[in-house]
Amino acid sequence: MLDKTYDPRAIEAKWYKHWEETGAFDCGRRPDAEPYCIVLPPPNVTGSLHIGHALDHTIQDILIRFERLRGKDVLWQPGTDHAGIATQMVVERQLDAEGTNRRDLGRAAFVERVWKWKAESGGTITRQMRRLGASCDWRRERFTMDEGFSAAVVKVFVELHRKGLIYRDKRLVNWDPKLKTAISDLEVEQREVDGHFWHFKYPVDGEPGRYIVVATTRPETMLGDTAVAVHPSDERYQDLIGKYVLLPLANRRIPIIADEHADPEQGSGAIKITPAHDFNDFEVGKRHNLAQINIFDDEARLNDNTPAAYCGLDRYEARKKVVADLEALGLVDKIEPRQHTMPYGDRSGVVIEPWLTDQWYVDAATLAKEAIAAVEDGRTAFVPKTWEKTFFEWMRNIQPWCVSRQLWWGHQIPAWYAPDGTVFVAETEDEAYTQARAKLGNDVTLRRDPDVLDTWFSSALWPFGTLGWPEKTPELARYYPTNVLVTSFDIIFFWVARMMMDGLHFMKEVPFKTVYIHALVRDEHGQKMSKSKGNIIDPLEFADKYGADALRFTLAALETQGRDMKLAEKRVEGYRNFATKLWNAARFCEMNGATDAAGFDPSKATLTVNRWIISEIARTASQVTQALEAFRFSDAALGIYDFIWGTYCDWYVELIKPLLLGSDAAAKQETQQTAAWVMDRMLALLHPFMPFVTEELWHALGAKRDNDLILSSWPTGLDALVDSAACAEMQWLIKLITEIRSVRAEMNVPPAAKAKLLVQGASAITRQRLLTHDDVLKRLARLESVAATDAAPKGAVQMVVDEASFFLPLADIIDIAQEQARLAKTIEKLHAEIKAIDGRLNNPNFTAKAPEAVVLENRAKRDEAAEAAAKLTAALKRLEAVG
RNA sequence: GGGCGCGUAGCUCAGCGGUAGAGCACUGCGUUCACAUCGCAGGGGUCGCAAGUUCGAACCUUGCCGCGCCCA
Repeated sequence: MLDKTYDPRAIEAKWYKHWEETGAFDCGRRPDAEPYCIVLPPPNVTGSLHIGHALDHTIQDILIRFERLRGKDVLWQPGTDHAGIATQMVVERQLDAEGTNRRDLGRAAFVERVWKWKAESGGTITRQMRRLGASCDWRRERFTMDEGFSAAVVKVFVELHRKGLIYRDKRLVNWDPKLKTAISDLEVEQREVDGHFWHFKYPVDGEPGRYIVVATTRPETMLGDTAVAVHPSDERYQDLIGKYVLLPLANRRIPIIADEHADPEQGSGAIKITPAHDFNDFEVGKRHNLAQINIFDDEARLNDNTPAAYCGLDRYEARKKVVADLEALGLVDKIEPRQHTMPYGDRSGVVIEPWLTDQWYVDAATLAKEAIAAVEDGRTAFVPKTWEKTFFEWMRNIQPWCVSRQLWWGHQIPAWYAPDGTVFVAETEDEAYTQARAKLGNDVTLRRDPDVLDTWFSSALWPFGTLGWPEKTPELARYYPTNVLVTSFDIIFFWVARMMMDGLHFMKEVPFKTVYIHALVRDEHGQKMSKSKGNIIDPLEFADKYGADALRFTLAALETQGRDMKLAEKRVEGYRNFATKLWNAARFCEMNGATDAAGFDPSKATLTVNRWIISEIARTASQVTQALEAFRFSDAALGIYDFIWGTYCDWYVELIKPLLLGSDAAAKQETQQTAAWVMDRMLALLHPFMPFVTEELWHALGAKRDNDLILSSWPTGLDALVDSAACAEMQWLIKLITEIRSVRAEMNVPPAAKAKLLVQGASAITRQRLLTHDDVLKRLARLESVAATDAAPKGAVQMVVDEASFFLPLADIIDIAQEQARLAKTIEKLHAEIKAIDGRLNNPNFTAKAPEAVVLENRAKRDEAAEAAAKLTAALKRLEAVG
């Protein structure tokens, strides 16, 4: 017997353990079935589960459980990534607390320390995923730093290098002076800051007393200026182009050049050019062959390319000193307050320096071509489609991808340098030596590149690397290309694009057929959640409070395409109530012997109410199926919700009570079996959303089931069971009951008062229906009797359903004036409707141009309304006669 | 500056050519043998504004107003 209250916690732990232990999540259980595969976007190993993961994983688990129920051989491939910077920072903080640091420890010991950290703390997020019910094949869990995966990463690097798609270059990178590493453009956050615009006067060489004014938000960089640029068509400066200024403080003579980068509208129209410290200036410098003077060291302190007085100063101290020294020379024209954007490192939070270094680059533009083509020709489709634009926009303007990082934690770059600087790229050191000796002789000594690869470089091969590539594994053959990738839009550039590039290059096939881009979960103010803002909602807190099922259902119900979701706790509470509702419906079934549908053939059901509920579950099944196939998660969730609560609980259960309590044994048995059969299908349809409570009920209800719901089957092929006559009949009954209840409530008829229902003008069909449903009608509408009448009784409440008039003779109870008012209001509404429809029907354009069906529908509606109005008007007149 | 998206019931959102829906909140009634984490009934919206297309517009087009995000 089911408990009276439903306690999610005990149930959820029990079933997850059972599924995992019995191998329910394992791929390969159905070798003859169609494969279906999703790779999990690997969460950061340092992370803990936030609400965004909960949404991402819930969607994937819904798809996986749906396809598993449909009989496919599913693989949900899990794992985590090594998160180079984040993980290194975590361990460095620990070392710092211990009063030491990674340099004292040395590289090998440090890396060992990171592995130790990973072993102890790296499993947080995967434990949390289990808590929410993720049905991943954990036997196959991978980590981007695993031995096999690392070998694949190295192989990718070496092969791309061999094909000229990876090369070493000296360019400006985004340098993080705190972490002392290059970072990607995508890891740079542009922030609006309040700063200043300093206007400096640079003396023109050979024209004493003449100055050219340049403005900058970064005065200290003037020490690295190698030109001043003006717009070629700027008339103010025509005579100065080709002349020189004497750069103050640095005491350098630098040219005045003409370049369109200078904006005549901005400031004085002249700008200082610092090619080694600004991305735009770098391009200008290239166009004009300017010197690149690097003035910073790796911590953004001024180096010995600057005058001795500045050497060693931090960039902000240097700024103060430059401004003070120029003031002293009378070369500061003016200082304005100014808002401008500054680049910040998203991990370190410090201002990023464009810095000139040697790094490894991937020729992304070349690799992007095939990825763009694959989306253009539909090999990979974005859902919603609108994200294709974002993908194309970025891919068509893609820059060389800097993949080296000055870190210790990560895949060390497989490149070795000879003393003369020659570089050898190879999968192993031995192979590098073989290459080096062949070229440089036997006594060469090689030094390995100390840098590691960007974490996203390894994530890019996740879809095929996790399946065993470069080995030709059976899994790789079976599950690649994968079916769907589920992720959020902010990772399209970081990851989706790069998987497309690598997948197409190495596998010659797209890594996934569909990319489903889901919403971003925002806080109550619509703000993006982030650690720094401290506005994180903890999904596990909700799971503990309301059950993982309720949280999952909430996320699914709110997941509509094209809009971010604001998550409110009330919603979760409401879906917890839904789980309770289902629980109690199951309890009802249990108490009434409706638990066994074995051998039941729904097409043989005879009772209208049973044929109707079978039709309704059939419709719901196809609705939910279609919604899931189209990635319409909200529609799918709400479709099954409406059926369970609004149809099965609100109506079916109430309608069958007389049958279950009645003396007709055959009717009772058919009803018990139908209720059980429909319940089983409900549980299956709900299972992807609420796996735990459905599995529990599946076992609680079936006498002794030898299979688990998770591996049972999805309701399909039920369309033939739809009986539209039964549906029409039940719709009529529901309408009649609702109408009577509504009128009773409106007329303040006491709930306990049982009324007599009289019917006038009923057709043969209606009379038959009233007979069929006599018991239940009396029960649900709280009637004493139902009988036909020829004449309308005096002092009765009257209503119209289809062709028939119904009366509740309640002269003693009701207030005649109130009933008159009620009728008048209803009649008024009907007249308004008639008038609106007439407006349409009297318009010749409407009848001529609107589709036939629409015109007919309007005519029918008008007739119905007119008939009802006539009957109610007659009723009103009778009341007046009484009054 | 360029791009994307959003303004629908008090709140959170569906609907995207045939005249408005859900959940929550609110009001009234209810301890009927599945469920008060409940039931029954009800109130509440000129669908941001304006013009256009159409027999017909929340829905399509254009402009405007307000808000958000991404890229410079």
